[in-house]
Amino acid sequence: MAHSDSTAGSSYSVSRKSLGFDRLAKPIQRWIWSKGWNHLRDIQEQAIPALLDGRRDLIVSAATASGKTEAVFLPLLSTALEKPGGDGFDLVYIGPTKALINDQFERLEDLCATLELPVYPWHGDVLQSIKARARRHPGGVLLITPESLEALFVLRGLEIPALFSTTRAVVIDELHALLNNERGIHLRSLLTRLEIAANRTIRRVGLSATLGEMALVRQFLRPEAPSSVQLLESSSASRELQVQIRAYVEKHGLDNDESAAKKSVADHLFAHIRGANNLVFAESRQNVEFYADRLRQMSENVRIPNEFYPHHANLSRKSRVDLEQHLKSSNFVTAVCTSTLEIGIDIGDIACVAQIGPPHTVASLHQRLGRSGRRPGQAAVLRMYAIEGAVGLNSHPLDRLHLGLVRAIAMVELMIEGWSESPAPLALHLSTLTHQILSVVAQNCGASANQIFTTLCRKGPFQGVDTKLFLQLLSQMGSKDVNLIEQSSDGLLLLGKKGERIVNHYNFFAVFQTPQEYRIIAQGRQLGVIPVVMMMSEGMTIVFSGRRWRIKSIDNDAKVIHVGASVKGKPPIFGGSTGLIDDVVIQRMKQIFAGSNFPIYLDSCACGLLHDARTEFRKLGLDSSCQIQLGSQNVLLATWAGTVKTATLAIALRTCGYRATVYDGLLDVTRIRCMQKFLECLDQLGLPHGLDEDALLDSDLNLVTEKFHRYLNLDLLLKDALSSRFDAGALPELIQNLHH
DNA sequence: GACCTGCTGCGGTTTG
Repeated sequence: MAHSDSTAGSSYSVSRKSLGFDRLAKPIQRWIWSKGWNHLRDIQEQAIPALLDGRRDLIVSAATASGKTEAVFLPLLSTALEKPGGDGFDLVYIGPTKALINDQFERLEDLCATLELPVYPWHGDVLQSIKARARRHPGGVLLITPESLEALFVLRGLEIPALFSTTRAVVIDELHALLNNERGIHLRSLLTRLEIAANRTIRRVGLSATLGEMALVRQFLRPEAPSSVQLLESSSASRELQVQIRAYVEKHGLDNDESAAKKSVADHLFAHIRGANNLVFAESRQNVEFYADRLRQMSENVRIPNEFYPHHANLSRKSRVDLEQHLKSSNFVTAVCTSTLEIGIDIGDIACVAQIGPPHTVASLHQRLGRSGRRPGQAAVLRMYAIEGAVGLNSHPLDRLHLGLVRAIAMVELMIEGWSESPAPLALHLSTLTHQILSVVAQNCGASANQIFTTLCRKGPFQGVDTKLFLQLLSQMGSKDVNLIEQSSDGLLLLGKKGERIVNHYNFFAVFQTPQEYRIIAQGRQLGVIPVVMMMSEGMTIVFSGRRWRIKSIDNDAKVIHVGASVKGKPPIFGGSTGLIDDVVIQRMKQIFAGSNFPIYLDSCACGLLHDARTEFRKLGLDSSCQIQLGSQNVLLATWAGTVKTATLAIALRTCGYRATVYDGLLDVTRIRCMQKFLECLDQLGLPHGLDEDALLDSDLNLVTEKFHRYLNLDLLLKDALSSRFDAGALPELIQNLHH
């Protein structure tokens, strides 16, 4: 599929200049021949010698559908053919989604059949008979999710050494999707445990379209030897980019159902993107439903076929797969979506990517744009829409700064420069460590504390955890009321009663949390699911799956909602948490405020708002000061730092009795009764260890945010939060900078 | 003021 553009006129032969082709095993050369490829892609020419000659770990960075998968599988399969290794999987491919594994299976099936190598897909939807065959006759390629690999460790721990004894390489697809989250830590732990079980180093190959600072990505892939990781980037990447940022002013308050600005955005989309395949990223499921419904209505009003369909994780699998197929087979389809369509399977040619509101990371902007303009000679098109509140005499100064628009500009600039966010520095990840301790104990039917510490903390990804903290965690897990583990008379750690119950439930294998949900059903057909947190009542009307419904009945025991068609309704609220904006993005925002240049990609409304924002920036004095008095008890602090650092200062001030609200690089502090005392408090917080961590325990902060947090005590929860969600070490410098 | 991702074994019934 990646090569469909080169199959026309299949009488071509592979160019004699291709050195890579000559080095592949003969059956693979014949397969390439039979496909009619007339050349190997740039990234493939680079990857073939790198994988055949060396033994180094490798990162392959190239655009979606550039032939990355073939770039690594053709040479890796060549070595598997030429030097058969015996029983065990030759190659392991790790994919973050089931859909991607199914897709790769279809691409590899035909190639592996001609090579007489087995290829086994392995995830929750794969038939047990196929898994049983893979266990009986391990060999060839295993395509598996991190969670299914986890299940193998827990349920077949004793078979692991044999299954992976001959594995030459682990290929990790969509590496960027696993960099900055608990799932990525989980995978790194599994990779270490795989090497320990096989008793040797197994080569790691990471694939991605967009990656941040490479030094940190290398460290993620091979923490003990980051500099040995080789990096391959496609040189044929550069292509034309067309970008516009349009701004709209909301006159009647934001987030209103009758939002005139949202309707204007829909009008513009309707007028300009119909007649081609497009992706519209709307930033929340609620907005996805709003725009999909609005655009469908507009089509019906003028009696033309609807081209707009919603896509997000709460919609039924069938409606999502139908839309993905529709995108591949038709030329007149627009998906209004969340990040569901950001990664994963090939969805064909996309004419334009629209982004309503700034995204939360530059990395995802890269990834989204990578979905458009992939045909040679075709430009990538990005349309960004910024909705800003109207400003009046009584508006808050923060509203006059138009932070959303300025962030959108900062992110577009950084994206054009090729920058993106890096993996977070070492956090403790105590929830995931708790999970992995249970898993190692289950895998080995009991393990010593020393063995677990070596596996997970010395060699694995939990290197921020020292012996003392590790023992504190073990003792918490073994405490009477928690009872996840217990110690036998000879010192071996075993699963406790509670631990046994948790590990033996299929819900154990994933490290991430998922909310409880109601299924929503119309005439016997499931439309999707809605989180339990959403308040629902009979007779209520909603917009869901791009249509309008009335709730007929709610069954709280079965967690089912029955609906019938309606003419009214508004999108449900799905809930969620706040995003984390990087320091670099905020610093760029400050430069934009202080600058005078108007980027050519702004429309006239956006230019006007940027001008107003800069005027307000200077009027407030933010160009020369970081402490602005807004009222008798109200000060604006300009940290010009990202969410983690700014939120840390906010929390620190709360422990001193102040109230502080976090904005992009700015902190709105209220309840300041005495300015002198406030300044003294800031100085105190700016000293090394000036933050009273115990005082955090008294604040109403929610520390239970991850799946296994519920088994930890307050002390452990606080340590975990301070290592990830806060950055106490940054306070002295942050507060020092406030004096400039 | 957000989004996404994953999942085993077994018991019962039907079919060849």
